[in-house]
Amino acid sequence: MARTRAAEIAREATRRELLGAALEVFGDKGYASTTISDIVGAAGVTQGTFYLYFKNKENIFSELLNEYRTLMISGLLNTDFTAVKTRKDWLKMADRVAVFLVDHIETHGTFMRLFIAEAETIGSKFSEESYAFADGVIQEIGRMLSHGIRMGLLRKVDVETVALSAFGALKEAVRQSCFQDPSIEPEEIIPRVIRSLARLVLK
Amino acid sequence: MARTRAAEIAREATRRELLGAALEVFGDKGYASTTISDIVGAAGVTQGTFYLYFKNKENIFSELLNEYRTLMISGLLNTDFTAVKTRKDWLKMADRVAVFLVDHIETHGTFMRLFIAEAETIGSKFSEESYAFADGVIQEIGRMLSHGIRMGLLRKVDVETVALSAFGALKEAVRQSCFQDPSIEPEEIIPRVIRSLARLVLK
Amino acid sequence: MARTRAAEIAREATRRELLGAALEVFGDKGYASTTISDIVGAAGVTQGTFYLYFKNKENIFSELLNEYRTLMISGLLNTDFTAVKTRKDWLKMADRVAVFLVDHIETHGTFMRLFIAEAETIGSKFSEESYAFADGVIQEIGRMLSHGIRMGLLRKVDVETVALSAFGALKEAVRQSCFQDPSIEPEEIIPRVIRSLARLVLK
Amino acid sequence: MARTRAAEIAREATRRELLGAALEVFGDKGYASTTISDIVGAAGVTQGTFYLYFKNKENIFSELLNEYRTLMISGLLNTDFTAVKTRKDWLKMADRVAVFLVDHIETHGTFMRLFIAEAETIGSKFSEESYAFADGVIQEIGRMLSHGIRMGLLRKVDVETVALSAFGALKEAVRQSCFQDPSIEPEEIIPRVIRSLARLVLK
DNA sequence: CATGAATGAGAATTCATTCAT
DNA sequence: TATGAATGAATTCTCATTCAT
Repeated sequence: MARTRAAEIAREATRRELLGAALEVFGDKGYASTTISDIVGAAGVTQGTFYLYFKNKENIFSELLNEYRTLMISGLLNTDFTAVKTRKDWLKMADRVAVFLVDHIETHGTFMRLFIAEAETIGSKFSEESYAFADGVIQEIGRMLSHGIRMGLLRKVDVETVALSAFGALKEAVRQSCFQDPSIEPEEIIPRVIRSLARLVLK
Repeated sequence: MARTRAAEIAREATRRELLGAALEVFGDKGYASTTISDIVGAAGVTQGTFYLYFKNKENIFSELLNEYRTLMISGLLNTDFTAVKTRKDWLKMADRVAVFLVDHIETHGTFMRLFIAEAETIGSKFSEESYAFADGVIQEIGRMLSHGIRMGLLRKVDVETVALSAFGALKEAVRQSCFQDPSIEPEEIIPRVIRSLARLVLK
Repeated sequence: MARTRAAEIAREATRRELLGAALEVFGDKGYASTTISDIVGAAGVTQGTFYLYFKNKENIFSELLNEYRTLMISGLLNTDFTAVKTRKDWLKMADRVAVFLVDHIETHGTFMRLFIAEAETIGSKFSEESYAFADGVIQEIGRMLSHGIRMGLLRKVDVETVALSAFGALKEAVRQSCFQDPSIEPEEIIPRVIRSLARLVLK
Repeated sequence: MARTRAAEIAREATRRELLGAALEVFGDKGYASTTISDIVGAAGVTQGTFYLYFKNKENIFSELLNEYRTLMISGLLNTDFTAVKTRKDWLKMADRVAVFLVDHIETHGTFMRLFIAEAETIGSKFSEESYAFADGVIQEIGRMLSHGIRMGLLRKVDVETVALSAFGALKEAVRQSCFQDPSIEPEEIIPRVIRSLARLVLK
């Protein structure tokens, strides 16, 4: 009985070990090229153990994505844009978003990379999930813009396309600074891009 | 030494057959999930034949990308923005670009999809090539913006970030309309996005 | 040394639980496809526990067969054919055997099925046991026939082959009505087969 | 072109090699315990080759059964019982059937064994096929009996149950002489069983 | 040039069994 | 006595690649 407690802890520890190892390896080699053997190797357990915790590669990846989504969404919801009343507020909020994003990249960069990569991968089993997430973010940006317009701060832009554009712009900035060119630092480019966009829509 | 003319033509025909089949299958199942067997099956030849023309999967994919890059670059170079002198010219050019892009998607959508997908795929052997291409396009957009600013038509934006943003925005629009949501038509969303962006930077 | 009474009872209970679960699962999926995990799952205990009671799958199956053999033999010995003196006695005895068999199928059908299946399975570790059992039954039938002939009730048949045939006939009837065709009821076909055979050998 | 012919022959040879090896190994270890590795080892090819010819173990076994069924049925249809007019004819036919069966066992004993074993195996994917075959044989025996009764040669037995019994009897005789007791020769027991049965039903 | 049979190196998955608690 | 996490060997199946014809 007391045994159960210890076993539960051990179980959870192994599970975290596997998830951590999977995140690392997926981030390194990508979903398709990663093998179960890679994951268990990195986690320091044997093949059989993997199947005590996850049904297959798809399953462990799915769990990783879920975890990230929860994390990201709760982070985004913290941005309260309803308090934005002046041009200064708007620019400040843009800066706050930039800081959040840069921070986020530092702590959850690998997650982010996986998310973006799978969204783009042809035939991926996870595109649906990734799409839904992207749509959520775009709508949030749209709400920010609509609020700014209502407040008389912003130009009367086509909210839908501008929100979509902003999302694409951010993704591209993240991609360039994180995945592509190691000489471009996220903390340098992300705030610049966000400020650029924030100013473009300002009256 | 001198191969007969007929043989050369036959050889080229088989090669095209294989490239065409590969484009189709890659576009359908993605690079990673596509097997040589899929390709030769679609091309109507046998396994052995494949290796008479290409070293391996990586090789044939590389050739496809090269072909597309040539095509795309020659298309872009047609856009002569030096003639842009007035606000009207600028907006007209934006529309022309939109038309080109929509057209391009229709004729080379599969190519485009592969290109974008591989650029994003972690561990892809083709990221370098895709990155170089993206950089080329971003720089071209940057030149357009610089020209517009020099002409006194556009706001004095941070050219680098705005070019990057515009590229990201377009990619996102393409992604949504072509790969993700079948209810969104490229010919509807692409022009809207481009016009939005074009107007945002206008004085 | 002296295990407490309570512990002994608990031990026996778990053992019965496992045997019962094993019978059920074996009857359902067959010996080869049944896993230890299936058995402990059905018994509501854990993997480790299994090995406290049985050496392996072979061992628990063997114990099941032993149990059944004891049961079946004691049932068969109840049939006292020495009292058979007239044609009527003979037919009555046949009916009694039929009733016993139908009854037996109802209560121990799963056992029976396993027994028959393993006897037929190539490479089974239990064929010896099953064969011995079959031989016992055939000899018992042979004794019945010999008695009938001695009494002048039956035709002078080749006892050995007819006994073997009768056994085969019964097995086939059981197989058809229990394992194969759910529309054939044992209580309908078994008595008919037995009566047919009983009459065929009668003078 | 001429190549195709040679390839076709090679292909067929390998296929036969695999089927032959499979029959041998299945007959030796039984369906469940046989691995693909066993089969390819016996056939002298590699694992991959197996999958060029058969989808999986189930598939190759199925093909074996089909082949046997064809063989067996064509053999049985040769027995023309309509010519049976006298008691002597009837007994002669019984002898002919016995000879056929003994012969059949010699040449196709392994097939037979597999067929019988799978019919009895719980959860077998081939029970349906085996059942259908058994039913076919039982009906054929039934037709023989009906004919004999119509001719006035046989007692008015319950044809259905006697046919079923005869089938069971034969199966048991085959089982004992072929699979179980190596001291019992099929050519000794099979004719005896058949003659016993043939006489029992005679008027 | 083209064929297509064969290879063999992995990858995924299952499962009996052990062992520390 | 019971637990259940962990093991690792065994098995199925896939696929890029080679090579004799």
